[in-house]
Amino acid sequence: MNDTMSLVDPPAGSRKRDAEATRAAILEAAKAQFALLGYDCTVLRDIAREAGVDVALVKRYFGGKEALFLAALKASFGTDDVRGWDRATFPHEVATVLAGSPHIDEARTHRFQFLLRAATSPTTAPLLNVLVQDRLLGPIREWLGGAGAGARARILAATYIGFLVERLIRGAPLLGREREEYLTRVTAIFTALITEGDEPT
Amino acid sequence: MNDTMSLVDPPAGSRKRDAEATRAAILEAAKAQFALLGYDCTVLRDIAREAGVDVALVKRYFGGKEALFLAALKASFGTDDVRGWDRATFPHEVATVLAGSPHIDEARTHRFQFLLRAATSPTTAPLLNVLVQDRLLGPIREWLGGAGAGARARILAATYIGFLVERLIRGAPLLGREREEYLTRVTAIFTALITEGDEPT
DNA sequence: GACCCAAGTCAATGATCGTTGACATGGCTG
DNA sequence: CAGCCATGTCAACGATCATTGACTTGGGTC
Repeated sequence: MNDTMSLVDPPAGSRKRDAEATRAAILEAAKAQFALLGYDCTVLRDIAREAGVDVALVKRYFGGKEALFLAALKASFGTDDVRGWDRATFPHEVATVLAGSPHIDEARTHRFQFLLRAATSPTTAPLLNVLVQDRLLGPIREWLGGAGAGARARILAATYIGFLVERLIRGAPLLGREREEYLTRVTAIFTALITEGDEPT
Repeated sequence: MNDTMSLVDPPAGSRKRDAEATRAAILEAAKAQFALLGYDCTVLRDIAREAGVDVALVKRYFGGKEALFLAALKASFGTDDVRGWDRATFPHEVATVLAGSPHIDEARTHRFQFLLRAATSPTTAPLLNVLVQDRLLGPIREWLGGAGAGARARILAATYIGFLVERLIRGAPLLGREREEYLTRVTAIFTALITEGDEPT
């Protein structure tokens, strides 16, 4: 933001006294930890350590654990990259990632992972309702367009998360014939969701 | 089990000194609590209270929280009601439940709910691998039969759980046109999964 | 009826973690 | 250079919770 700040953060390792930077560092660490472990298993001290700051600063900058979580949640759902998705390649791409690509497509799965963890913690689940509607389901619905976009958006998000859970449970990566069938089926499901309904009844 | 036990449990409210019964009561309460709140948010004292016993008995009968969780997990996935599912009605039935029936179909969703909560807690996720394979994916695979049953079973379980998460997030029940579209689409997905592949490539 | 073991009760311990407020310090203003 | 405020550090508190071991009680056995 401020162009008077020192160029390339100095030696790294130790920030100079920069409120903006530490706040950002905490938020970034929080996003990662909350998405990885969920609200309840995440420890503020770990976030602080990963951000390279003292725990007490979490309170100073965010007020507390729950407020920090909310901030992280909003930050994760802030940039709506949904518009960037490509209709043509989306289904197969997603299927490939879910089938178990060597590297997880962080950028895309991250917000869904966060959502999953947030939804499955009794503490944080109540906070999601509106946010998800506005920042995720809404954009997806627009991206989909056409008849019944609302329901299709729901189903898209739901299935995506379901496959995420399945991948969490699954130990070994899918191989051979099973992988093929998996790819075909999952691709088909997402393709169907992207295309408008055939018989609007 | 034992036909010499007193008929209809006495006045209820207070069990007589019956190891079997208290053990069973603890296990039942544990199944409910763990499925509802997940491992981390579940408090042993609550389980004990709900079971009408002292907390210390949890240790006596199960050894500890983690062991109790494992027992509850196995108990939940013990009876394989999968065989009882009806191919003809299954897709629409499930879709209706997921769309938001007034009463949750406890019997059917319970084990999936348990699975979801277990999978999304970093503490318990590692315990699932084999169990899910043997007690859930296996039976479903057999129930499905045909080509690519393995992959189809995975997808079935995954989507089911995904819809469960979606229902967790969703506040108000689906209504009108959106509900219709939702029902149609979800039914279609499950129907497709039940029917064998069309082009085995 | 006395005895003994299983079943159940109770209080305390120790660890974890969020939160808090007092204190130190760096860097900019005057 | 002196002073002040924002920034950062530290130690401790208080709550929660699983775990533990000593203690009590019931009921079947000899």
